[in-house]
Amino acid sequence: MTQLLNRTHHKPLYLQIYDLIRDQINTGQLRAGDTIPSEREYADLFEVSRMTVRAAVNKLVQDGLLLRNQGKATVVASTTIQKSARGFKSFTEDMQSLGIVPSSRVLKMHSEMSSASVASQLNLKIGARVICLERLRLADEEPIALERCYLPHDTFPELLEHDLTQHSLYKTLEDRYGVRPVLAEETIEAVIVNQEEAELLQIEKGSPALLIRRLTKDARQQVIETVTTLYRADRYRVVLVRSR
Amino acid sequence: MTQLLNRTHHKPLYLQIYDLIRDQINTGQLRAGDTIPSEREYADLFEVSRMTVRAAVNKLVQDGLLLRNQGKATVVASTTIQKSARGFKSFTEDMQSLGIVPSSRVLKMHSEMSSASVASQLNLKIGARVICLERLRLADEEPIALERCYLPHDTFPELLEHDLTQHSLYKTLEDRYGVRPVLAEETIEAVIVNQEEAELLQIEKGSPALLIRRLTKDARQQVIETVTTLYRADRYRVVLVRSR
DNA sequence: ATCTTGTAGTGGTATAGACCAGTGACAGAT
DNA sequence: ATCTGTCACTGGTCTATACCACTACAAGAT
Repeated sequence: MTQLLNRTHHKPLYLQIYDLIRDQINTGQLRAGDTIPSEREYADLFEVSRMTVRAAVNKLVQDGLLLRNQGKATVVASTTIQKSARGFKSFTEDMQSLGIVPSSRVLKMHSEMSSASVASQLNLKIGARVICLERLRLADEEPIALERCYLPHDTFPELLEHDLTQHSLYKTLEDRYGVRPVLAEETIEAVIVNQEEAELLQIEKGSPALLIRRLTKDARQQVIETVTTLYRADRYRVVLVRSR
Repeated sequence: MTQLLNRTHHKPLYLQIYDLIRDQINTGQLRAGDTIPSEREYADLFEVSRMTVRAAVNKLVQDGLLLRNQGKATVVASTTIQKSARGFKSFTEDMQSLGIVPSSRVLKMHSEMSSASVASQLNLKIGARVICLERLRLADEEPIALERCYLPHDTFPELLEHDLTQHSLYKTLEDRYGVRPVLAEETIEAVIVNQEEAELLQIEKGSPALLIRRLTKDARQQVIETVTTLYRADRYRVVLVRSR
């Protein structure tokens, strides 16, 4: 049971502990309502200081996976809270987590000169090359959203050559370019679809839709992409948990 | 400049530091983009350990008020990010934080027998007494949302006697009953308004609107209220920051 | 039986130090 | 003029320890 943690590894100890506990929750070894070992027990077990354990537990509490109770043990939060725990997902991940099979039909995919608005969002000069990717998103083979995404061309030079029909864009960015989206700023609006959008989404013109604009950044606060997605209101809604 | 902190006080030092920095941001002494003093400088200034300063800064980063950059200084986040910092607000707080004057017109306010769906959301038996509060929300004197809220009658017995036209419901709950909402589960949908809703909101029938359902809980996970709000799409949108 | 009071357990706060990992600027080498 | 390495500075991680605040429970007092 010793050597649960890898001390030579570059990965911080508290993150290794975080992953271990998180996995135990995800695999069902720890269930909603269960009390987890005390911080001092974990410290002895992993042979780290209690503060290190606390860092890991803090993160799990932030994620909504654990609930602290002063004087009493820390317990695993209920699953309804977990599901919608903060954090954002790519379309692919989002659908998969709901047990739905995602797919895409690429409508447009090319490199172009950035407009003023796209340039300002991506922190580029007006006219700089950007990759434009327009996809119809399907959930279980049926249209659910229309998505237009812009990325800086210089950052992802050969992206146009990859198959984005089946593969997640985020996964491609991470695997090929080592870029990981960690922060997203979103605005959510309600709109009415026009004729063209209605045809693509296979709904009536004038139907309601959710328009979500997202600006995604990496750990260095560099903008990775700007995305506008139009979701069919009858098939999609946003779920969030907010605390204060 | 000494004795910035009160060490005899019951309030934790890191929270006192958190409040100080937060106030400096709110009052404009620290502006978006400004770099704040380094953690070691703060530690010297306040005569506390660096870890204590870090606890305060961590909380501010979580709130979305500060951005960390390893190797570089920590900076004050842009106001667009701050606004949407995690955490939810009551309608009143929400409008005030945007510099808009909120008001309400109470449409209905009475006690009734709970329906099956309301009862299940509030964790009550079907038919238990609930307070129903329906209000037209105004922003700068113009309609912006239609809100229907249910609360368990037994928990807030005399609530109906308070003036909720001018006062925040959340503030009343906290002041009168010591109940503080800390967690909210929300779902956001896009819909089309019907004739009746259109008239109240002073928009055209068939216009888009955001339908937000919220379940609010206190620190003990007890459900406080369930709210359904219909926002005019032309005057309201949701802004969020999500990280993973 | 019921009430008090330890007491041992939990998480919460705080210390003082250490070393690692990025960043940027400046001095010296080319 | 340009590259390159050093260095001082930032935040990131970690230790070992201490005491406080709250909770639960059991032993003793009533």
